[in-house]
Amino acid sequence: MKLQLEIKMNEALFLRNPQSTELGKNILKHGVQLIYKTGFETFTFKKLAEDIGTTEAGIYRYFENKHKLLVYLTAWYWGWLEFQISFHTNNIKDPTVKLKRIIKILATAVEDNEQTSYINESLLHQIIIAEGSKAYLTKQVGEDNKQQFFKPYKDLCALIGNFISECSPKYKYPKSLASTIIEMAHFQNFFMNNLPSLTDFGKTKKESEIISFLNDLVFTSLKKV
Amino acid sequence: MKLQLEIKMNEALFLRNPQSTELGKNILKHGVQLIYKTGFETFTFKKLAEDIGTTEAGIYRYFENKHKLLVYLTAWYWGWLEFQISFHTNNIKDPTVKLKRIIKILATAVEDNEQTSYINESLLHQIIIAEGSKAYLTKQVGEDNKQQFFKPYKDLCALIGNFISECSPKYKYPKSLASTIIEMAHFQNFFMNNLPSLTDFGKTKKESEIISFLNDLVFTSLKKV
DNA sequence: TTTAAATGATAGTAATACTATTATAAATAA
DNA sequence: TTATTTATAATAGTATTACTATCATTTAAA
Repeated sequence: MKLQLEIKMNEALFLRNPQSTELGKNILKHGVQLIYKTGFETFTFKKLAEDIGTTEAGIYRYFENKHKLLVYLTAWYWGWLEFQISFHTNNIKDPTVKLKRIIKILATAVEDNEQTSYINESLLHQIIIAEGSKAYLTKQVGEDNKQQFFKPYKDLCALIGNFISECSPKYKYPKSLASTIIEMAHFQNFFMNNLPSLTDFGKTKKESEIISFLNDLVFTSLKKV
Repeated sequence: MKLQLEIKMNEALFLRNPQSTELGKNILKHGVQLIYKTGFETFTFKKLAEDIGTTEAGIYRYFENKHKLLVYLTAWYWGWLEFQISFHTNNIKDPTVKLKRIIKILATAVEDNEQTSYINESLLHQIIIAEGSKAYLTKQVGEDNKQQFFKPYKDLCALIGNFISECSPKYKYPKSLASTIIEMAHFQNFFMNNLPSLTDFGKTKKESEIISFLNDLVFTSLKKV
């Protein structure tokens, strides 16, 4: 049995559900590939249409504009990641072990043996690292937030924050520490590969070192209390 | 005596030095105002030209494109901030006290009583919070880095990393902790004001809480060693 | 089999991101 | 002081981007 994971997406993110049609799935699939390849700034719906073999107008029937597509992809990613986390930390009772596992998942490049869907999670992970913050670093962040576009991200953050509180009920900044871990799992990776002098991992460029750094950061903060 | 601070900028960032002429200074001044007001995505040289009362072509004589202007402004900001830090932590010997002071400077909104120059540092600080990462989150980051565009940022990070090492010579991640502090001083501020559930400061929205969080994060990490 | 839904093909517009040219004004050097 | 460089203004023009609109055709559902 091959099961297809379909993540339920906020309807306000699209005009027509891309997960429901072939063209829609192609938009997601090739969209991920093209954003990964060219970067979000130079990515256009015209180029995407050419890639897929459809027309620009065809893509506009699914997404209002490329910002919405980016927000869609990030929301999809965070939803998918929360599923990955709950899957891989199921049965674990000790919140410390659980947190460690989460940090590892956050900071580890996704292998693409998965083939869960038309979305290449490995490429998407790279997109989130390099472009993810652009989803909310805009003037419309308030509007977008009102429409719940960032709910998957906030849910994940809340989840991690809760494990932090379980570990150390007296720790005063569980949510901020959670968002710090999430952001830094990505930023340290970007820095390591692109601006290595901003990190201590420039020589080896190993994810395992980012994981060690984050573990150190989190567990010294929590043990103290 | 009123002294005008002129920050020496990387020549590859501009076509004509904006600090050397009236129009150039106006581009910086109104550029900051307009990016602050409209956000970087909707900011254009045409609108800026209208604001200043000059022409689009006039602005292109100074900056190749708006990305270069953003990189210029971020580089200016980090250079300026390093000056602020060395000014305000001069004479302090204790590296712990020094670090605390730095964290405070990083996380505190700039007051604009300064009027050091044609650049409104207070608005620029807000721009860096919301748009700063876009300076390096691009496909050209490698190219830009080769041209030393991020040197002021990296210098500041190295400076803070050194103080961290002074505090705790055995701590293994001084640079990563430094970049984490810098990024989080800004991100936690952005989150607090725009996506408050990602932080623990949503109710009060006080910078002082971000400072406490960062102090806790840093000094538990360092005391342990 | 009828009807609705999705797609393809084509066209068109306003704004963006530039480049080029020429005239004029202001600053500097001879 | 005049000659000359330098900076700016005014204008024009192009390719690309970011859309919207229309209508014919194919595909799928009732």
